[in-house]
Amino acid sequence: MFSALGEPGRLRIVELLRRRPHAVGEIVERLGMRQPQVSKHLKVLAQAGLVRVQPRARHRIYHLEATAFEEMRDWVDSFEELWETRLDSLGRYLVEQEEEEKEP
Amino acid sequence: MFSALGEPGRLRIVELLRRRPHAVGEIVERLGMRQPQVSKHLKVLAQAGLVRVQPRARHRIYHLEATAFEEMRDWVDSFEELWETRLDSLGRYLVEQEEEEKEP
DNA sequence: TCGATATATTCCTTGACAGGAATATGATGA
DNA sequence: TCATCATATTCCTGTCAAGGAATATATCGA
Repeated sequence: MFSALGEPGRLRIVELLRRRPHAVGEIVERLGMRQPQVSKHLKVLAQAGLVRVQPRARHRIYHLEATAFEEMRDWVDSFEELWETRLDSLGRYLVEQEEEEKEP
Repeated sequence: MFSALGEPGRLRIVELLRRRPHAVGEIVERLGMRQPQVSKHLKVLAQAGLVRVQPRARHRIYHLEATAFEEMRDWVDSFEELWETRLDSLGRYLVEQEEEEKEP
């Protein structure tokens, strides 16, 4: 997931899809990218579980996949406890180090 | 930030630092990676703003940088509104498409 | 100051991946 | 069925980044 979002073009696509679902051609127009690259990027995003496709006549409508973003949110949220006590954490570690040096 | 986390080795380092700050040598030991690669990865993570370093005697203690993760959290959170109404969003779009086809 | 330890940097090689151009696939409407 | 539109795939090439080995830098203790 992170490596998929790490590519600037793909992040732009995600930011676009965030507003509403888009067909491939719309993405091409809006972002000024070439159609094959857009398709390739969408493939990567789909494999990462970040987008899903919905066929609609001859168009293929891509939209964000909620599950993936919920997963990301959970991951990031699990860090929250850390910076609430971040100074304590570093401080505690340093003290531990000092102790070890005193009595090896 | 995303591309920094997109590298598996670096993600492992972040997961390790999440427990508590670590010196470079400790990371090398714990993760079984080679020291130069760890230093390089830490450099990338630092440039992405994800970690900071704290010199301590001859050791360099790396720890996660809270700001970066708060930023990530804000970004992910800003998507939350979307899947609350995700079906509505897709449905609304499809209806719009139908309308356009009827009266071009 | 010197030796030792901890970490960072450089150089090199290799593999992965993004972009471009051309083409293939697939679905639709006449 | 055929022509066409929308999208996907392939092939090629260049670039960039990761890993390995060797070395440089820095900091401390004696």
